[in-house]
Amino acid sequence: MARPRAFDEIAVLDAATDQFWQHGYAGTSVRDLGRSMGLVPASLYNAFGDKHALFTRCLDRYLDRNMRERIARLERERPPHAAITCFLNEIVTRSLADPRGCLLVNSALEVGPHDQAIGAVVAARLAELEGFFRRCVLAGQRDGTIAPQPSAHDLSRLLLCTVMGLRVLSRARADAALLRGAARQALALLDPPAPEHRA
Amino acid sequence: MARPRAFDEIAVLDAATDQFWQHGYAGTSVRDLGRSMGLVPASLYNAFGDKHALFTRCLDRYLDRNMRERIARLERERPPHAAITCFLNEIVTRSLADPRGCLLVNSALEVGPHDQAIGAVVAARLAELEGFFRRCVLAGQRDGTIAPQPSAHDLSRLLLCTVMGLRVLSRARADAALLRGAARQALALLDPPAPEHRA
DNA sequence: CTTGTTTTAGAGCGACTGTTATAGAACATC
DNA sequence: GATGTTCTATAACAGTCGCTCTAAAACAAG
Repeated sequence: MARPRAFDEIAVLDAATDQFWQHGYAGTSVRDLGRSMGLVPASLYNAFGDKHALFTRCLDRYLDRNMRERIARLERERPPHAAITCFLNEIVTRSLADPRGCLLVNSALEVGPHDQAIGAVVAARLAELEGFFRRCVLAGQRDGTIAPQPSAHDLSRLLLCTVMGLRVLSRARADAALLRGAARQALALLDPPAPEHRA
Repeated sequence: MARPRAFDEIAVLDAATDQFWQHGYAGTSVRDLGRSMGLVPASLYNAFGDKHALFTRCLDRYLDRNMRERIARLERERPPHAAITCFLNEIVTRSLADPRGCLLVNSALEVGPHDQAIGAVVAARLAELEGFFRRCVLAGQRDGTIAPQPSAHDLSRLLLCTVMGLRVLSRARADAALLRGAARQALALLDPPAPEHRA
């Protein structure tokens, strides 16, 4: 019974995500959202509650489709050292190709500090990413592909920090040499010290 | 001739900077600014032009008083290796003590991407910071206090990236172990490989 | 004191914000 | 086809936004 929806929920969520991603939370008005989603404001409120709830759904969806997908894929298909390498390289490649940066990092600075609920989501996802790095480092140190010397805790912390830094730098100065150089140097920490060619 | 100003320009600029720093550019209204500066909107516009111009002045002032001051002080008073170490440690300490983070990094994500003028300022200051790191690394490699192996370019890029990352992480998860661990691992790259205790 | 210039103070501009009330259109069920 | 329920559309709500108008107040110079 009742009149059916005239829109595809997934499609309009993608449109909303793109708006938030491109213009930020405060920079996106409900009318902007309605226009890009092809929805009249009343329908938007009827379907998603309010702007904040819509943003939360967009952010969750984004994280599932991007960060978590990437972590799961790399951890499944690659050995530990390669998983870390690929992760950073993918971040660099995407950062250079997409001027919107990362919705998680953007939100971490724009809305997280002023919004407890979003802040908690952000913190949790960062912890998830740190966990991915730590698992990889530990596994790599076990199988000898990652240098045993640095603490796995500190190394995974620096890797997380590097990802954040890359995302910020790419939005301020989308310079391939800068991003690739920083990533290369972070990855250098994984490798055992080069054998010294001592006579 | 003419009526003199009833406010101290430096003091009201500090108040405005604090508002922008705490609530962001979009999150700070002209009325908020007026209230915290003790100025009526008309006086604010008469003295500083408009909100955007006021923000630019605040950002410039902030950068002179924080980033540039720190760079100049450390480069003057410390040898290269220590200058880098102190810089990162100061960033960590400040990040843990001040929940507002860094106005430059906040602006790099919030306003830089949507505002060409601010974006240019941000990019220029990041280049300045990268230059500081590069000078320190080169000097340290010359005097033997920094490992000669990593490329000075890539190392300074990673150091810049690390500072950005620390600033983001501190706003999302103000965890001393996380920040100190990441900084420690970044600084480990400076040191020559530990002498292997080979029998 | 008068003149000239600048800063104040407060009200108010039109545009936009997030959100909702009201009315009508579209469907499933009886 | 009538009924009940959910949807869509238009208009509008009160509030805030950045900004400016008008007029009074405060000083320096003549």
